[in-house]
Amino acid sequence: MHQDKREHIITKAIELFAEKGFEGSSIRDLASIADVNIAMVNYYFGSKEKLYEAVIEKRVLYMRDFIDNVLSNTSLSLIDQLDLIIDGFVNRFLSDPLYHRVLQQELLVSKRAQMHQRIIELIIKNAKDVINIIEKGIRNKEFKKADPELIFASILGTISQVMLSKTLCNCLMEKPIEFNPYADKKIQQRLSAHIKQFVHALLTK
Amino acid sequence: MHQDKREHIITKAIELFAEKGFEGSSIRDLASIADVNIAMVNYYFGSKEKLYEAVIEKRVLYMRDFIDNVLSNTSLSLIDQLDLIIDGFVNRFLSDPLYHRVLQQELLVSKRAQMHQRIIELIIKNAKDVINIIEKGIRNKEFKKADPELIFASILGTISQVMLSKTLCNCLMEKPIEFNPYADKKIQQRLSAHIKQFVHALLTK
DNA sequence: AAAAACAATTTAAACATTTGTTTAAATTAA
DNA sequence: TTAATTTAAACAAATGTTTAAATTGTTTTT
Repeated sequence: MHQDKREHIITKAIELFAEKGFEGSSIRDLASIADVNIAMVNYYFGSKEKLYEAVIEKRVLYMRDFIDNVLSNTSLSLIDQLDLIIDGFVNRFLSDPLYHRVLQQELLVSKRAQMHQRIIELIIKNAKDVINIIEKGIRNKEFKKADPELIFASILGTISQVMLSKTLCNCLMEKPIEFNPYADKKIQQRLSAHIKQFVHALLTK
Repeated sequence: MHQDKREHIITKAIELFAEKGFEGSSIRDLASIADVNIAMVNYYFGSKEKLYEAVIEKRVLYMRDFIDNVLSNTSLSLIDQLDLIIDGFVNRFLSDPLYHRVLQQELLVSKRAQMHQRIIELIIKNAKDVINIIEKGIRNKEFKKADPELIFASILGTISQVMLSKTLCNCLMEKPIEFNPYADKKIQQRLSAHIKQFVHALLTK
């Protein structure tokens, strides 16, 4: 019961932070949409900032186990590993657009240096894995020469660009404004296919 | 003199908003770093929100005339047009990272629907131009089949990803933390080359 | 099983700060 | 003298947080 209420507040907090940003969200707004007393946030989390940390931590390790899984499968070719990782990235990001939005906001404002650093370290770890695969392929002559760090930036950047603004995404894709592109399987498939396409075009001979 | 002071406040406001976000910046902070009285913001701009609009408007048309220029040069091949536009994008974004950061923040939080819409319209206009060039090339059989909308997303997304966090960028590029990657000509060149490389790999036969 | 005691949760009210903004007087420029 | 600018002080509203009492849930005692 205690945990349930904690989780409920976190869930509503993600929604609010994603829409208004951390500084733009008030405890009173949160209490209102979560339908709890304003003192409950401090009761359960200690402070607004601690709640924010709980929000971030909730899913921060979500991506890791997946990549570790791919890497440990030694029967896969390098390009198959990349394809799997791209599918995984697209899938996991699109499955939780609100959380991704909160992370992006945190990287874009530097009010909490410590949390900033925490998120960066996680991204870097993912990046290094992708870069390693690409570099290995280039050394092998299996891949063409390319810029591994910036290929990673393109993979992540393409996804983030699509997720930056629902309205922008719908305008670009000629969808109605109220359409939710991130929940759409076709869009997800299309995004995944496009990223794999340019990675293939860049690397495979 | 009046204009000078206005401009000075805007310049300092961009710095502050880029670092702390709009909601995270206070008039008192701004007055302090701009070295003016706290009443001056309201005197010159009317309100904090109006100041913010002035900040956004200041360079909002910066990209347009450049693209129009490229498009009006009929002697250029389609792929040369794309290359020029990519160079222009990279150059203009990296030349003003603080402004770009403010724009990104505004797209990421939806507190001011009207300004949101204004920025999206500008991006869409740029996007349509790029997409048109790609579609024309595909119809011509000059280009391979590809996803024009998502190629635009990859171009813009790659740049934005690099500019998302200085620390993240330096970590990825193996530069010291205090290094300023956006002012570095080599990084700019490298980013530009990478984007052109994957656009070429996707489109040219 | 009922009562009492205790701890955990919830509440409304109050707290001290900080916020954007306004005011009215003082200063400078025209 | 008039208008434009600058200033310090004050304003009301909103903010995160705390408090102390009320309620609910759980455990212990009878």
